[in-house]
Amino acid sequence: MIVKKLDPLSFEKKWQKIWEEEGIYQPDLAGAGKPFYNLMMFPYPSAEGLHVGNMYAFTGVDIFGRFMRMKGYDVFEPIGLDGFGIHSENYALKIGKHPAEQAKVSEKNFYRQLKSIGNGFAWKNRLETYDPDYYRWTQWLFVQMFKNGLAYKKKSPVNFCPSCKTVLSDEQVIDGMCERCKSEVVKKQMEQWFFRITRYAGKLLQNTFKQSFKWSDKVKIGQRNWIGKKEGININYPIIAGPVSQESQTTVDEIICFTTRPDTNFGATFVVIAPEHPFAERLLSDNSLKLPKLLKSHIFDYVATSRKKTSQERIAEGREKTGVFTGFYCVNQLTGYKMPLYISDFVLMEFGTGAVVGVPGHDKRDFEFAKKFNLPVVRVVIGSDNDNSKIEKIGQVQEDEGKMVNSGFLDGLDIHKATEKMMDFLTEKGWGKRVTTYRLRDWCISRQRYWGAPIPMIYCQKCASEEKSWFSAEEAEQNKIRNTKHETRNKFKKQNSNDQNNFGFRISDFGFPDRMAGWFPVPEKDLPVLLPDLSDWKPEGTGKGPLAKVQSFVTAKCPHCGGEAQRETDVCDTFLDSSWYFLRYPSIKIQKSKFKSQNFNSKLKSEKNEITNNLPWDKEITKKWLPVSMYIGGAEHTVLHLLYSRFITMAMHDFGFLDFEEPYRQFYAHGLIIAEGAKMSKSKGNIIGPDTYINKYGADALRTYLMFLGPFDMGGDFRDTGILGMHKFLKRVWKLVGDFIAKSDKTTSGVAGCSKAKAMTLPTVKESEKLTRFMHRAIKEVTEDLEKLRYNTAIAHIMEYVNEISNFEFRISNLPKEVFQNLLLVLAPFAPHMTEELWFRLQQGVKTTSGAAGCSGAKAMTLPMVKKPENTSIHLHPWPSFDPKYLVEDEVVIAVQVNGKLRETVKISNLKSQISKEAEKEAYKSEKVQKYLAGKTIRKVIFVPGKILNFVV
RNA sequence: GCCGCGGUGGCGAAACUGGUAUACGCGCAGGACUUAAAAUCCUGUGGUCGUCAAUCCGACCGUGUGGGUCCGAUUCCCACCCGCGGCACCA
Repeated sequence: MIVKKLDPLSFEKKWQKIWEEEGIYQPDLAGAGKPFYNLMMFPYPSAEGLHVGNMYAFTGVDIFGRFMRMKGYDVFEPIGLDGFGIHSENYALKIGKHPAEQAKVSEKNFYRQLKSIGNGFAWKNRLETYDPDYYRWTQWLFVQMFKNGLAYKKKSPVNFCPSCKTVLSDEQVIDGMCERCKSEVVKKQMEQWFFRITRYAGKLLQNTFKQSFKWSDKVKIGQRNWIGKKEGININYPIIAGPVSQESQTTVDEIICFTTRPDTNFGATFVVIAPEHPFAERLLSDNSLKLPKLLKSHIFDYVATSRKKTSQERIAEGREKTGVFTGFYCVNQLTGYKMPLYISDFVLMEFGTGAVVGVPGHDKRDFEFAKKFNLPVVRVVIGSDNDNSKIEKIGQVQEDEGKMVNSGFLDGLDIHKATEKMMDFLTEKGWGKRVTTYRLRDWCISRQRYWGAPIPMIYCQKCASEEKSWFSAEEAEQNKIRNTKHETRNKFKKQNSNDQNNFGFRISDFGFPDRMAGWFPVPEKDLPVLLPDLSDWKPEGTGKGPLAKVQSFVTAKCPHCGGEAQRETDVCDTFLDSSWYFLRYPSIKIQKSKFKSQNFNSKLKSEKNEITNNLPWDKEITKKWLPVSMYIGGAEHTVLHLLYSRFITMAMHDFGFLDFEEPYRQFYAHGLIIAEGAKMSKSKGNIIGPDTYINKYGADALRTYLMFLGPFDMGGDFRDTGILGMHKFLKRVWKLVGDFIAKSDKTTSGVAGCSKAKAMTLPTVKESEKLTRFMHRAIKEVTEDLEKLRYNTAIAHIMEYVNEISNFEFRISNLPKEVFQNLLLVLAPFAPHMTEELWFRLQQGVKTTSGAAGCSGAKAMTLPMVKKPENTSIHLHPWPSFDPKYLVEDEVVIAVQVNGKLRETVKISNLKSQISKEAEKEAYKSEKVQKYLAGKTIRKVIFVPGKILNFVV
């Protein structure tokens, strides 16, 4: 085979095959001495296949893996597909294909593409989340969560699209409208399963401050903000019927308000509760409150309309405040002031206690509300502008730092000291209790959909009516105590809470689940609960998932009493599938599936199977490989996915299944590749697939180009002009190394027949030394850049090195072999195929027909196809080291400045450059320096050894 | 509004702890080779001005804007403008 120039297609597939056959990227999982778990976020397989954005991420991960492998680590770089879930189902919906069928098509296409990019994947350990051998363990995980009191079911509002008749996730709701059909999304109350992630809020936050937690600040801050810890106080306000008459002074109830600013409490003039607040409900249901009929109907109307409001309507209203007076007052025990009690939908039941104390002088929303309802505004803080006038306009509302006024014992204090003092005071009096709240909500795990792991729970009506629970009474009590720790809302749980009221919700919706009577987990030996093959799998929006229609699926034996019971028909959120996959990868063993003949699930199966203990992971292997050494993924997942997988790992640790509580030693967020200034997306139609580029320039050129685009954590804009440039660079390397191989072959004359041939001269000693120094510096710089994932500058340094070698144009055959070996070695992570091909030829001393490849009209170099002997891959070769002695230059250039302005550079010996006097002496010799110093007095000389000499005149 | 990231030539971008701004590449211009083109190679390439020209010489200006600290600032501090991403009536 004769190859005139670089033709990647002629060898890329070949090497991919050889690598896989020889298993050079398949570490010995049980016996590895220096394990390094190099993990990338697995993709969900869209039908369009990989786009260059995916490839950018995977290549960046792979380069790091290859680098670590060459540094001597046993690198484990697994790959899989996150193919279960709403994304995949929606796509199947769109093209009208069954999700399982589509999954197989996508899988094939994805794996083909993933192979074509030349990553060092451990293919034997791949996994798919829709594989029954995988999701049986996802279900197992659910069961563990339930048994440990971390999974519960309660009614909760969900996004619902009346047109698509489906429940939507928050991400699918854009500005209150359905992502797909653009119709208004409404909130609907539905029974949902939750994971109690809030119980771990404190620990999830706390761990981010640990020294061992080596994530970038950016991501750490993202996690912390999402958890959203707030220290504040819950203040009690007794409710009375009226401010005037003696009789009406009796306390009928109390309202608890959460606030982070109790310092402003002397300025509180009203209290507002959410329409869903239990007291609002009591106003309507409790006749003993003796509410006038008219008022009651006003309240009813307000509560009912605000409950019906769509998010669209809320947005349309903007900040315009609405509300209704309840007829009741709250007593501010601090001042005795009787604050009117209102209901308004700007107060959210989900946050804090669902009740707010209004301080209109120091909160814009409160001010807006006060203006609307003509409530008094009191100033209690003076800001840095010393304005102490009456607050009459929204612009005057003082929300910033300042000093207290009109606040009794707080006067004169700054707001932070006042806050502390007030909290102490209220606590002491028993009027308030310090609390910590979190923004984090419990994780809604259930989906009324088809394409997911069925939630492995069974509900028995009979057991439920007999109050039988999986939990013992003590356990349930324990759970309750633990649950109340971070929550305050259960305060409102009342005895009669199970009575339905006019609005179709129960007070207990905001309280805590009981013992989950009647609910039992599917026994572990019966897992997986296989997803039935359904032709009628489309979502209907009845509030139940498609599985509910399948009688044979729904009917089950009660694990407790053995009677007829019903299976849960919701499936798990995709985030659960992806929350633990990294724990599974290293423990996958190749076996025959036992689900082979059972049903259509066997179609989804590959030949692997679970290991034979009763855990989804092998203890020894997990000990060796986890936590993950390096995790690289997109910034869009830095909040939810990372938080969920941290939570699951922490929980598994606490249940005794793992010995570590944080899953990832290091996390790195890569940037995003955009196209034409916008994120690549189907709707924008700007998806760029890698296939055409790989077929034209090869995977190496695309990989290297993508990495050269800019810093890896910044992403960039894809342009196809750039890839041509990278192709040219690789061609230069190909030619350079090819020339060396050809010309150093003594059997042919390297310059024969070359029109431009110059006399063969040997490089001078000085030139050789210079090149050697350059080589060591290049190795040093590439090494350091790779350690920090600075791929763009690493490539720049390789280019500089290539330029330096190119200077020897006609004498390259006289250069030492290591010059080229090291070039290939440092380039290998970026361009694995080409370097492997050249490495192979270089090691073999491949015979060539003509060495004149460097000349115009050159005759070809022959590249015979010979099977590579084992374990001589460049990718298993040790990374080159550099010798610091070559990094020291004999002569250095010193910049001479006058008053900080560069005027001259002088070249002096390295030794002299370290000494100020010597450098000065040298500088004075320069005419230019003399010119600038003429007639001036030198006041000061600043000297930075080896760098700068600055005269201050 | 809050949080995070960014703003440097025609373009993608370098500059690591304050120390010669624009490395490396793309593009562009000119040249070599060629009948010609492609490919390849070489050279140049921040701006303005130096009362004609100047590839060789010199001056000044230049890292979003305006200030500050310093012998010296892309880098540190203060105030602001613009772009991107996330959250948002969060008490």
